[in-house]
Amino acid sequence: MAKYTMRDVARLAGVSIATVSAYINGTAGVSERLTAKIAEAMAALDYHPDQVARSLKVGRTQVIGMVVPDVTNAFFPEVIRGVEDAAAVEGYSVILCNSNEDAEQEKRHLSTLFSRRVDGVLLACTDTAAAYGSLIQRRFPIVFLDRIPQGIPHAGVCTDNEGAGHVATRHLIGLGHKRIAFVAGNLRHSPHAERLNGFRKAMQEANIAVRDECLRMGDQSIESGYKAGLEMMRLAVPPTAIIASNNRMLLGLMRAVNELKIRCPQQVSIVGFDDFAWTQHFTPPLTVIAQPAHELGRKAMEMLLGQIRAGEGNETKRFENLRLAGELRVRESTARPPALQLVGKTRRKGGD
Amino acid sequence: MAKYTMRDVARLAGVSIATVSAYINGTAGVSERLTAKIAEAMAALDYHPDQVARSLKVGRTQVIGMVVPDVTNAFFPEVIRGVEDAAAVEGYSVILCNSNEDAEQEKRHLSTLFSRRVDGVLLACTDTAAAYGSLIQRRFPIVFLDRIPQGIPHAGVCTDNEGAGHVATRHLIGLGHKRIAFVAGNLRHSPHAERLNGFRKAMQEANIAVRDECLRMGDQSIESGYKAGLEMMRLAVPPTAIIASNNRMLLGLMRAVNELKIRCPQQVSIVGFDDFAWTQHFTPPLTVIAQPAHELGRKAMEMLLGQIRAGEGNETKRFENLRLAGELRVRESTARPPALQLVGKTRRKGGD
DNA sequence: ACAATGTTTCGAAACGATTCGAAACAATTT
DNA sequence: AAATTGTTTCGAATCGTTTCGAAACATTGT
Repeated sequence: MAKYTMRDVARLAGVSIATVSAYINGTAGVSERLTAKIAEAMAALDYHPDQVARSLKVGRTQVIGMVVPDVTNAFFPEVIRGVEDAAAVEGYSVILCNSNEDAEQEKRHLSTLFSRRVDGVLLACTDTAAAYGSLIQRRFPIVFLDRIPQGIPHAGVCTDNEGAGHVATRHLIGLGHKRIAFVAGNLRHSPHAERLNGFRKAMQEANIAVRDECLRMGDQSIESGYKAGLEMMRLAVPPTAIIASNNRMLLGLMRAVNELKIRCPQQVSIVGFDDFAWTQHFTPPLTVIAQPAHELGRKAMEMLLGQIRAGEGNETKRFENLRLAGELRVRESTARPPALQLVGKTRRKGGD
Repeated sequence: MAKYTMRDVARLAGVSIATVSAYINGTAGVSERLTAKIAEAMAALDYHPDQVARSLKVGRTQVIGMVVPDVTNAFFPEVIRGVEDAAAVEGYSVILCNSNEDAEQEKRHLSTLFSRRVDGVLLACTDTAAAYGSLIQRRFPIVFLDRIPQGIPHAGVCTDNEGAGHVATRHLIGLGHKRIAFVAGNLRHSPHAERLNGFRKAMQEANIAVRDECLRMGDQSIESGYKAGLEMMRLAVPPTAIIASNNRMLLGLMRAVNELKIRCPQQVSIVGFDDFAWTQHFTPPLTVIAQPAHELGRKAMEMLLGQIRAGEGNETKRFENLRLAGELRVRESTARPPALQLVGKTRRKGGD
């Protein structure tokens, strides 16, 4: 890298360094004569301004940090795309960090991000603790994404998880299911707690009791979905429908069902969360709640930019919380429960 | 963010700013008395050194850029994990960029990365052109990842794609297949070109002619895999086995096969590339070549660190090329071809 | 022709660290 | 007690920008 500085450009163009700066940033009028000279000099040297020097001076880096528990969870890459798309518009770059579901690592990452003077942080947090309170008090721009912390004022954007849980449940109830099970992820993570709430609410509204043995707490892993599926489908009276609170547990659940040679959806209906390429090519194609992952990322970044730009003042906006609707995509993993399927068939035969 | 500078720490500790720096970086002996005072002052102010100022002075940012065509392709998140793991060890952060398979965007990203004075770049390139030549000549630390450019000296790490294509093909040949098809991705991307080479070589070694209609050039999309699958399985004499050169086309291929009600592996064997959680839970569980994605990322980062550290001198190391072996994971989407299955069964009946 | 006004242009001081070489001090040898 | 050596400490310059205020210049109205 041939490294030229503004000084070199100035010298070559025969102007002062201040003028070059003014030209580049358009901060002051520069005569046509000098404009031409400077442009020429810059081209000749293939000069590119040093952003780190600039950052030091202006106190902004045009970089934000994004920390997620695990990029390897297909939900996050889509979010990242959204974030980048919104970031690119404003000339922002993003430093990506994996916290690996570990509060300690998360803290370390945040700390190095601050040292690097990022202008803000997007955080899918692992920690429920109010470890974030001090950040927010210091008015550091931060917006929470997907996972929302409890008990502190904050800005955040996530799927309307309660609504999504509710919709999924209503879909099953609408099909005639009563023995509906729910395989939750770690309830300390807001999405899973809220999806469970939505489930509970829908069940209550329909006056269906939630049986204890139809509630399983997993840990978001394939393995835990598998175990939950195995256990539940071996019950004396197994559920006729199961909701898996994330895509990994869904996968585990499907494996359990397949292994037990239980037919889906004939014997058990299943709905999961997240929609990826493979979910619709699965056998059977899976009914899921799709999260607006890309949009989630875009909105979060836009909110963060808002905070970054915010002079003082707009306190109201600072703690905005956005919840985007999930979308139920009905495919072939859900159907009427076994008992009703016959009724359904008879009816159709008679009716149509 | 209460922002304190080294000057504040120095003042509070009653020492010079140079001494604080010496203490922090351990560059010179600092007496116990002052050490204590400085540590105390730093703690009192919750001081964290400003990395951007530091970067400006020392000419290193401890940040690298990574540009991939699309994080949304599940292969890359795993690579990213590998990169981050290796980066973290040395205190490096990574700025992630999506080129979106677009040479223009890639160029823009590279350009902003340089402006930000990243210490090096990891690049899964879209462009086959020698647009990278000048970078390399300028000795800018760069290592290519997965996709390797042609015709210029470079450092790179990727899967041994030719070997992988060869292994996949040999697996099918070993099962007795002769009419083997290959659905390639964009051949301008080295992995696909090389996988195809491996396929050709294996076929040649086995003295099996590659039929034209059994070679399809896709574009890495699900759609193209689907189309290729449809077309080939509708041939008068369809192939008895198909290799899909990436995970997306594999998915499309499976859809085509399902739609045509062709049974896999009974009527057609299929092997794909990349191994994710869903591949083994597919119906049938898919035989694939797994790429050592995490390792790929780790090694690439380590090579990059090597280049960054390299004083002048070690020219040999500069253009090192690493090829890591893929691993064939035989599952249930491959079996003996239809004709032989009967023979197989009869034999078994008689023999066992 | 001169003052008043509005543009361009520039010199110099930051931003917050590192680093060089000299100054200050202590310990040792003569 | 002076000279020598080695260790701490510090002042000041520097990295490559931005930005403030003043200087230089051109333009206009009187």
